[in-house]
Amino acid sequence: MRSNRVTAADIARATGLSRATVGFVLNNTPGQTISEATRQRVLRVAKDLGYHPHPAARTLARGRSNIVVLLLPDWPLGYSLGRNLDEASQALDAHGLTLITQTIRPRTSAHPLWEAVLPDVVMGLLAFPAEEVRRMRAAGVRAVIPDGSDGQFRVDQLTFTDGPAMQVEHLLTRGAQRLVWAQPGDPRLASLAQERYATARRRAEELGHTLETVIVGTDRPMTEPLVVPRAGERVGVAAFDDEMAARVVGSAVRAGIAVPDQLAVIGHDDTPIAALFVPALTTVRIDVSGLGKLMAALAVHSVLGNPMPAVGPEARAQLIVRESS
Amino acid sequence: MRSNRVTAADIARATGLSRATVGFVLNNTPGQTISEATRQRVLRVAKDLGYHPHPAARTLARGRSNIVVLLLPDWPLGYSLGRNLDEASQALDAHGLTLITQTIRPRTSAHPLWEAVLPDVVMGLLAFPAEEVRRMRAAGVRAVIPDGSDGQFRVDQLTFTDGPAMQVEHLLTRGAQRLVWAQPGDPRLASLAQERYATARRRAEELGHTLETVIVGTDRPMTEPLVVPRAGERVGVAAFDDEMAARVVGSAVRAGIAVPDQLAVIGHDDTPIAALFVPALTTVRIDVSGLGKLMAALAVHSVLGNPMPAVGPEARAQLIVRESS
DNA sequence: CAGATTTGATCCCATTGCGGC
DNA sequence: AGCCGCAATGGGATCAAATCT
Repeated sequence: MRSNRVTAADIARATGLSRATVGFVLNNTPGQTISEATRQRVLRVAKDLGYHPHPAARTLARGRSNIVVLLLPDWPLGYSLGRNLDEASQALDAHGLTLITQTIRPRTSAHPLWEAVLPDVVMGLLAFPAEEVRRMRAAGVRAVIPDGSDGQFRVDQLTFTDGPAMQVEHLLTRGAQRLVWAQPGDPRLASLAQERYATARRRAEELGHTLETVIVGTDRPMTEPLVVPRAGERVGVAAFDDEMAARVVGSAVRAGIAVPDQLAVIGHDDTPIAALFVPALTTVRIDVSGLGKLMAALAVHSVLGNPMPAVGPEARAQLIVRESS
Repeated sequence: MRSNRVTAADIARATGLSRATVGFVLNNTPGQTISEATRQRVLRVAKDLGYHPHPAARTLARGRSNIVVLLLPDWPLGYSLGRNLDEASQALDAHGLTLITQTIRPRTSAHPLWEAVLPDVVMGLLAFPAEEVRRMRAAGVRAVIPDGSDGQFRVDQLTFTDGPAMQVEHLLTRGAQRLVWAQPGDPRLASLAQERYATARRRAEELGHTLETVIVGTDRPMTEPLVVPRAGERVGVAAFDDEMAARVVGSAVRAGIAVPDQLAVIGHDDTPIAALFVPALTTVRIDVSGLGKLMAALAVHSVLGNPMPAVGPEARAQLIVRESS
């Protein structure tokens, strides 16, 4: 049962020093004065022995795991977010924190991750249900972001709401007489889709238009057009994302409907498919440069109590006009 | 600094029992007989107090973290793999193990995850470099799968090699006179692409053909055809993946090249884009049913010493013929 | 004297307050 | 003042042994 793991005690033994001194050197403990000779000796022996501090022991002693868990929804996450995660991971690492991401799928994860690793912070892109926040806290998680408290930062609001309004504006600029929203049938996307739809609809109504809805199922054959313009009518379709847009455009092209003259379509997310498609899809790119850094800063702030830097994600929706509108 | 965390000692105090007894009840320790009354009392109090065992303390005491880390390459991972991960996660959970996945991106991750959480097992889809295996072991990771030892299971071999051979065979069946391989320019995909290419080339040569290569850059404008058939010639393109296929097909269509008559293209992975594209892309679907269960079984085996069940991933490449070939 | 119950004592390993030389 | 050691702490797992029927 005895493991062959090298512990700080082994180093103490090998150097003839106490565990405490070894600890001070290894942690660069402030407020301690260690002679350079001793310091070097400890570091040398630690290296020779191949010492690795035991994370669990450290966590226990410090009362902090230095782990940050980021819970991601089961969405098709764009390229931009991927880069932001890298950014966040790097920024956290610089403070000795480790980022662990987990994708939350509907009926998966019997045992929540935060009970298995006890992170200092659990972050998410959407607000957590109050009940879940309570459970995390009860399990010992110190900070939950966002935690639903008043005035709290909500990533989703910054990130995902400008786009649909831009879609609607763009379609009207292009002379659309009828507006249709292409909604995904996938229930996993329901909540996000609702938010986007609401934004699009609000903007449409502000501009004196109504917004019809068509549900785009995944199983439906592509041979049948999803949206059919009446004779001489210009229809504009705002799609939940590029895949929905591709389905609308694809089915229209096959049915001989002229895109974009009869049917103008705009997608969302600027996924690779948008640029590749024939005709290339007009879309909205959400650029959240700085989101990763902001998330990292929030986490560092709540763990180490660092002052919150005035970073902010510059979430901006950008119109990418191509051939489908 | 006193934390308000509820510990087993609190339960002992509240029930008037010893920490040991409390521990036996909470862990269902085998070989211990606890009176039903005591057991109920402990469980009741634990619940009332909102007791949550401290994972780090548990890990320290047991010498095992019950965490399994799965390192994923930065590939576009298919739908199938996503489901397999769920499957693996569930299966591990049933044994009290927690799965943490991390995507390894080139120059990310300054501090390796396995040093921050000290998993019992680190798994990967590809063989790890020997040096890395050594480092993991040195950090205290008990098992690495695959670890490069002789006869070891290698997921990648099972998963990713049949497809390219099928692509080549299919194109020849379709009457291709010249064979071209569409290679991604993205360096992240280089190693995987090399493997696929080698397989395709081998098969082509076995069948008495040569395999040219065209590199598909992401930045290249879609207005210029990537592959141009000579007059009266039938060219077959085997693409690394569906995105490459889409680029080849898209640029050809815009240039007025007839697909599939002059240029037949087949992709790989059966990503959503393949079905959506106009013309719909012929592709290869890799189905690895059971992979998740196998990974879980391997991990459970190496952590708990359970006998290895005779599960195996039934990795099979399946041809999905659509319009592009 | 069993057998059923329960407990004291140690260990896991790093961190850190207090104190000694 | 400069260097360093003792000992307690964090929370749970577990073995040997005591106590109760």
